[in-house]
Parts: sequence; structure tokens; C-alpha cells
Amino acid sequence: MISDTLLPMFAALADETRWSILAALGEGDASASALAGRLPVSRQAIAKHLAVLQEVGLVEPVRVGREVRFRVVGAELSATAAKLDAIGRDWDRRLAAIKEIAEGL
Amino acid sequence: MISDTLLPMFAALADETRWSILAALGEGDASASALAGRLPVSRQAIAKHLAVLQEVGLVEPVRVGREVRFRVVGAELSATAAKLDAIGRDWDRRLAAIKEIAEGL
DNA sequence: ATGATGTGCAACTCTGGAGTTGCAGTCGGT
DNA sequence: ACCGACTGCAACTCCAGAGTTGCACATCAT
Repeated sequence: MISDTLLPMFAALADETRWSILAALGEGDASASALAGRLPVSRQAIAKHLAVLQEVGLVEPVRVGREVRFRVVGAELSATAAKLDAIGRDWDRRLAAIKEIAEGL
Repeated sequence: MISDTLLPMFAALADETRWSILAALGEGDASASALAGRLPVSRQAIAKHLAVLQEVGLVEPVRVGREVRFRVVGAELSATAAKLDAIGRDWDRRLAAIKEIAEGL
């Protein structure tokens, strides 16, 4: 029964356009309109992506006057990484245990 | 420009049924038919999911007589975790650097 | 040899989500 | 006050993928 924060996180990360947005934001905060200038998609599409990213905590809105700039946040990504690593190690640990039994240790 | 192995990996992980399969396999190797007995989906659906999981290296087929059992593999998951953590730390490092400049250090 | 079980392939339906356009509202600058 | 730029909401199209059914093939046991 997988943590229910993981699934939306992976869904958010399973889109190339969103990675483009994250990459762009990685070089500096930007608004949806600014991003629409750099990427080959409409502003509204980007706004939707930003909403998805914000929902899972990968991005954070910062009001600057009348525009809304977004900033990437690494915390959730690192937290997700920790969970993934734990699961992966868990699987391999089971395999190692079985292997030891099979080898008569 | 995100690594092109990450996107398929996240796509694979962004499905609840596949996590159910992975969880089931986490308790022991099993064939598609065996999994179809435990999960509320057809064998063919499970076979497709297993193909996706195998494609990204999360699962490994093992022929046992006429049946094909699948085994979970943690290596790719841990490798993905490492990449995610690196990216997350990179983002936060940039933020920390900006903050230091803003504080005049 | 034959029936039963397990696998593989193909065609089909259907829903979610990515992207679009259009319009209304809001705020800053001159 | 007015104009331009930025945001937000809604309705629409379109396609990838999750799931199904049906059938053909392979393999083990009796």
C-alpha cells in the first residue's frame, strides 16, 4: 500500500514538459508568462503544469507585484528519493536473504 | 535536458496497479497468472504492466518450466533515487546561494 | 494423445490528461 | 482615467495508455 503522496509525485514527474519547466526554473524564478516565452507551449498549458507541480510541492509561488513567479523546491524531491531508495533496498534485501538460504548459510 | 531513462521510469511508477504488482512481487516472485489471481485485473493487463516494468528494469523474468515468474529488482529504483536526490539538492543549493548573496555574506 | 494450465498477440473501448482558444478580471504605469 | 500586461476560469479537441475480450500457441501431467 504505497504512500498516497508518491503516486501524484510520480505522475507530476512523468511529463517531459514539466521537466522543461523545472529545468527553466532551476536557472531562476519565473512567471507562467515568462516561461511561455521560452517554451513551445501556451501560457495556460504552463499554468496547469505549474499547478500540478505546486500540488506536489515541487514548486512554490511568489507574488511580485502583479505577477506570480515560481521557484523550484528540492525538499520534496529529496524526500521522494529517500523513500524510493528505501523501497529499492528493501527488495534487494529480500533477494539477498533468499540467496543466503539457498546457499545454506 | 533530463536523462531519457528517467521519464519512462516515472511513467512506470505513476500507476497504482503497477505498484500493487510490485508490492505483490515484493513478497515473492510470481507469474502473471498468479498475480491475476490476487489482483482485480485481468492477466493480460498484468502482462502489459510487467512488460512496462521490465522495460525500465524494475522487474526481471525468470522461466520456471512453462511459466514465467517475475522478480523485483531494486537497483534501478535506487539509481533513480540517487539522481532525484542530486537534482533536489542542486535546486536547494542555488536557493541557498541566492539567499547568502541577499544577506550580504 | 488429450485435456488443462500458462503464455503471447491483436483488436477494441474508454477515460484521463495535455494542449488549445477565447474571454473576463486585475493590477501597474503613463 | 486609460491602456497594456499578467493572471484565472471555462469549454473544447485529441491522443496515449489502462483495461477488456477473444483466439492461437506452447507445455506439463495423466
